[in-house]
Parts: sequence; C-alpha cells; structure tokens
Amino acid sequence: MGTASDTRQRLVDTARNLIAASSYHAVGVQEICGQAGVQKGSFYHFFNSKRELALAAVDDSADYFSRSIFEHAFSADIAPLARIERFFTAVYNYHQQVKDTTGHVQGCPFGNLAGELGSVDTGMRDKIDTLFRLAEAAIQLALQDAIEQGDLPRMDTRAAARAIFAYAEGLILYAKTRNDATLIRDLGKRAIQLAIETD
Amino acid sequence: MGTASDTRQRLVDTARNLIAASSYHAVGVQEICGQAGVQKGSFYHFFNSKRELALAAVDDSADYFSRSIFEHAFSADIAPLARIERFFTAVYNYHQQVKDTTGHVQGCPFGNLAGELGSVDTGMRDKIDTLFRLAEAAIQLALQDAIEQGDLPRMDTRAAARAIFAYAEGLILYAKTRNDATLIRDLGKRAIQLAIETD
DNA sequence: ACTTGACTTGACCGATCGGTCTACTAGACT
DNA sequence: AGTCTAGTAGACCGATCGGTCAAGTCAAGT
Repeated sequence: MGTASDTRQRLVDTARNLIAASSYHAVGVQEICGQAGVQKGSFYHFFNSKRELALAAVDDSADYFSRSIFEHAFSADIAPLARIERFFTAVYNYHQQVKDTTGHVQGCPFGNLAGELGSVDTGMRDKIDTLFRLAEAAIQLALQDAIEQGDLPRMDTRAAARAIFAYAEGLILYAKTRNDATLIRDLGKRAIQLAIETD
Repeated sequence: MGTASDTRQRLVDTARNLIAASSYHAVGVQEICGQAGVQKGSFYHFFNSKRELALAAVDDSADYFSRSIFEHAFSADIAPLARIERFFTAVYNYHQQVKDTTGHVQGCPFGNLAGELGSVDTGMRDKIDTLFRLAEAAIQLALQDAIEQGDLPRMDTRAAARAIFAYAEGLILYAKTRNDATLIRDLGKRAIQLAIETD
C-alpha cells in the first residue's frame, strides 16, 4: 500500500519553513494548511495537534542537517581537525544561503525552538537536547581522533566538544541578531581554541 | 506632577517575567494585565501595542542586567582578565538562581527574543543588537587592559570580544536545552582561550 | 469653584486561534 | 459487486487574540 499522497510531508516541509522563518507560536495551523494546500481535516488526520507536527518537523530538520552538514563535515576520511573547520564553514554556508534567499539570517531552527519553548515544553526541549548531544558526540570523536594522531594534546574531549558546540550555537544566534552570517565563518576559526584546557 | 501610579512599571515587570518564562507570542495582553492587576484600557493608555510594551520590557531588562551584572563584573578596579571570569560566574549565578526559583533555566531574555523575533521584527532585532554591542564593548575594554598590563599578547580585541560574547550566549542557550546552569560556570572558564589568534 | 488632563474601568470589536465533526471520495481487497 | 479504509473536504466550535472606545474618577493648577 504505502502512503499514496505526499500530504503529510508537505505539511512537515511547510511547518519547517514557516517556523524557521518566524517562530512556533507565530505560525498558525491555518497558515500551515493554506501554504501546504491542505485542508484542516487532513491536517488532523495526520497529526493530533500542532505540537505534534512541530515535533515531526524537528525530526525532519534533524534528518536534513544530519545528511547535509554532519555526514559531510564529520566523514572519517577527513583529517580530524579539518572536520571541525568544515563543520563551521558548512554552518556558515547554510546560513548565508538562507540569508541570500530570505534576506534574513534565520538562526538555528533547533536553537530558536529551544529558546522559545524550552521552559514550557519539556518534551520539545528533550528532543532538541538529544539532537545537540549527537552533534556533540561527532565533535568529540573528531577531537579524540586528533589526539590519537598527535594533532592535539590529551584533554577532556567531552567538555571540549560541548564548548565547541555551544560556541557554534552562540555564533549562529549572534549572526542572527547582526543579520550577518559571515560572523560564523570568521569567528568560527577560533573554535578549536576552546579545546585547550584552562585550570 | 510626575507619575503618580506604578501601573506602567507593573506592566513592564510582569511582561519581563512572563515573556522570559515562555515567549513573546505565547504571552497575551490579557494575561499580562491580569497578573499585573491592570485593566485593558490602562494598558493601552501607557502603550500603543503589545510590541511597544515588549520593547520597553527589553529596555528595562537591559538596565537590570547592566546594573546587576555588568557594572559588577566589569568594574575598572578589577584585574582585566578577572573581569571576564567574573562575568561568566555572574551569568552562571543569575541563571542558577532563576532555575532554583522556577525550575527552569530560562535562557538569555535577549537571546530568546532575538531567536523568536529577529527575522520578523527588525526593530526588536536592532535593539538587541545594540545591547549585545554594549556587552561586546565591555569585554573588548577588558581585553585591551589585559594587553596593556601584559596579561595577553597583542591581538584583534574586537574580534576576540565578539567571540567571547557569542560563546557566552551559546553557553546560556546550551544550558537551557540541558536545563543545567552549571555548564555556564564550568565551560565558561574556557572563554579566554577564544582570545588567542588563529591564522 | 472650575477646568484640565492623566489615569482607570470594563464592555465591546472583528479576527484568528487550535481543534472537532460529519460527509464524501477513491483506490485496494475479498 | 461489495466492503473497507486511508485520505479529503470544509463547515463549525468555544476561546482567545490584539486592540478600541465611551464613560468615568481624581488630583493638581488656576
């Protein structure tokens, strides 16, 4: 049988775009349906609530970024430290392209949602937390490989990976408030400095 | 004459709290009025719109943080590098205290708003941008003083200050998604590493 | 005593919110 | 041919949204 129609996916895609362009609460079910060319009844056939669609949209976004950024940047055949550099430039490229298209640096879709809903919807927060941990793990692996290859001194790779990822999120938010994606590219070069221990 | 009543300030305070606890769009004028003990009509006597109140609330929050964190951390009689350390611990203290009170790390009120509204309300975005630049300037001054005192090598202090502030925002958002403020304290120690040039 | 104007009150507005419900269509299975 | 079910359609719901408005209170200025 399989799913005959692409209605569900159209809803997810539209929600992804609209929420990224503004915010969860600013986008209505009506607007999503309208832009997706779907009727209210169909919406609630596929999703029990707006929140459920948002959760699905986050999953979908996670898949997208995993494929388009993470698999590309953190491929094992790249030198470990170069992976982290690639990650930041890939993030820059993405946000620059969004700005070219929409006129605005929209920021990290996950970070934005975490900021908006994190204190109110713990389910959403936990989901984003899980995604962030995956990113953190990829960075940590790169750091471990770098140490093994003698490119970095021994260190607490978990803390360093956390610092680097938090820095990435901070740069993205900073780029959004400046509406200038190049900050990610320029300042991202300093990320590896965060791996140095300070006691 | 002066302002006889504290109605306006009650509205601002309430808006500050409610928006920080959830988000701009999630809080209604009705809710703000109810919690502040103010009638709809009075609200629109002091503010032309909900947005205008939010802008006033941001200004008010900026004053608060300027007094409670910035003046404390960036006082000129403290050793330059110690100022940056103090800044991060002050930020940690604040978010830990919010968590103790509310159960949630609420994140940076400015960063949250920038994430929610930055692509939609450029006036709000510019206001937050201005605030961020002030913070950046305080950090930059500390770095310059540190260089003069020989605590740091010569460097591009503006870029370094931007990196450090973005890192702070990133840590706060990260702490919110983990609901764990201690990340700010622990990882904040690495901030000064971002001042090191990478070419 | 009277005016002025800041401030308060609360009913009211159209629009939109998230969500429900019933009726219908169309393709697959028996 | 008949049944079943996933999906579509769109009217409808109460609640709430941001915002308006006319009527009033009250203290200061003259």
